[in-house]
Amino acid sequence: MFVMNDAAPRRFHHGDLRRALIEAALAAPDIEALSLRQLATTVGVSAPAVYRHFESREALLNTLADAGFRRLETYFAKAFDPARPAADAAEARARLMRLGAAYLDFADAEPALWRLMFGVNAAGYRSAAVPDGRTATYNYLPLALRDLHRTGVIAAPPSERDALFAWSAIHGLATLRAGAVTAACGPAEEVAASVVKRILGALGAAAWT
Amino acid sequence: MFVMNDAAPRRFHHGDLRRALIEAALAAPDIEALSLRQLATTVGVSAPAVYRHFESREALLNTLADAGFRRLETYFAKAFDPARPAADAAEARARLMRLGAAYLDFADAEPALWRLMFGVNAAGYRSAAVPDGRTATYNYLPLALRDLHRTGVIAAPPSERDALFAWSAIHGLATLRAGAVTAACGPAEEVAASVVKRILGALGAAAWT
DNA sequence: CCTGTTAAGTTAACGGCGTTAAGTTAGACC
DNA sequence: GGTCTAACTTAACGCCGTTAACTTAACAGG
Repeated sequence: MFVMNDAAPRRFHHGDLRRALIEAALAAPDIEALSLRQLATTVGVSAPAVYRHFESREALLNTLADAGFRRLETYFAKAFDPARPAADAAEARARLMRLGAAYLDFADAEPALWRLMFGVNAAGYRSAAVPDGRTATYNYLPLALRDLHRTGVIAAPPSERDALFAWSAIHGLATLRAGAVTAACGPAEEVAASVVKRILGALGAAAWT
Repeated sequence: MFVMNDAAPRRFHHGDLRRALIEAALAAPDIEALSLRQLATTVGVSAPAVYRHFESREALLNTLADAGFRRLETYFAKAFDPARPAADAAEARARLMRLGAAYLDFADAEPALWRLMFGVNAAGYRSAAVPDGRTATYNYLPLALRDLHRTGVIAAPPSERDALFAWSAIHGLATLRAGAVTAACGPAEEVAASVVKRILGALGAAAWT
C-alpha cells in the first residue's frame, strides 16, 4: 500500500514538483511557446522528470488552461457574487458592465493564459475536467442576463441566441484587443462599457446610465 | 544584368518554386503546424531551398496570411459590391446580413487559414504589406454601416465604436465557432443572421425582415 | 537494522525541427 | 566556349518532445 503522510508529504528528491512546474509555466511570458526542457531547467530538474507528472506537453498545457479558467473565475467573482441575485435594474446593468470589463481585464492582465485558453488550440486544451470546457466560469453570463429580465431591464427572458450574441460581442472584443487591433485598444473598462451598452440595446433595454 | 524572360520565365531547376510552396502550404490541413521540411518534401525540393524564397518560416506564414486576407476579400465581394452603394434600406440590411454570413462561411470553409489570420499569432502574421494588417477587407464593414445610415435604417451616422461593436460581435461569433463552442454551431447563415439582427437592434434599427 | 519495493528522479539516445554554411548545377550573356 | 550568378544541393548545428534504461531515496515488514 502507498499511504500519503498527511502531515508533511514532501518526500523524495524535490517535493511537489508538479505544482512547481505549473507555477513556473504560468509565470512564463508565452505559455504556448514554452519548451519542456527550458521549463524543467527553470525548476531545476531534468526534462524527462516532467513526464512523471504529465503525460505529454499537451497534457501540461491542458492543465494550465484549466488553471486559467479558475483564475478567470476569480475575475468574474469580483464582478459580482453569483449566489446573490441583483437587487434592482441598476445593479443588473452594472453587473453586466462589470462582467464585460472583467473579461477584458483578464485578457489584458494574462495575455498568455488568455491565448492558451481561447487561442488556436483552445478546443484541444479546454478543460479536460469538464466536457466541452464548461466550467463555473460559463454560468456568469447567463445569470447576469436572467437578472436583467428579472429586474425588468429587458422585457423578454433571454434566449440561447441572446446569450450567444452577448458572449460573441464581448469575446470578440477581447480577441480583437489581444490581436492588437487599434480601435479595440484603450482602457478596458471604457471599451467594455461601450460594447456592453450596445449589447443591452440589442436585447431591448431602454435607457442607460 | 538579370533580366526575366517575359514569355516563359520558368528557368532553372524547378520553375517558380515560390508559388508551388505557397499553394502546397495553403492546401495543408493545419497551416500553422506545418513543417518546412515536410512542405519542401511535398513540393519536391530540399528544405533549405525554401530559404531562397522566404527569409524564415514566419515570413512564409506571413505571406500565407496575406493570401488568406485576399481570399477572405473574395468572400466579402460575393456579399456585395463595395463600388455600388446599397439601393434602399432592405438592401442595406441584406448586405450586413450577407457580410456576416460571409465571415462565417470563410471561417467554416478555411479553418486553417482562419486560425492563421486571426489566431494566437495573428498580430505577428497579419499583413506585412500593410501596417496594422489593414487590407481592403477591412473596408466592407464600415461601408455596410454607412449604407445603413444613408438608407435610413439607422438614425445616427455610425461611430468608430459602432463599427468596433459590430466587428466584435461577428468576429467573436466566428471565433467561438472555430473553438467548437456548441451553441455557436449550426448553419452559418442562420447563426449569422441571428447575431446581425441583434447588431442592427443595438445600432438603433427598428423592425426586421 | 537490514532488505525489498517502488515512486521520483537521472543520463543517454532517437528522430524531427528551423536554420546556416559550403558546395554544385544550370541557364544567361559576352 | 567561358564566366557569372541565381537556384538548388548535401552536411551539419543546436534545439525540441519523447522513450528507454538506470539510479536513488523514502517507506514497510521481518
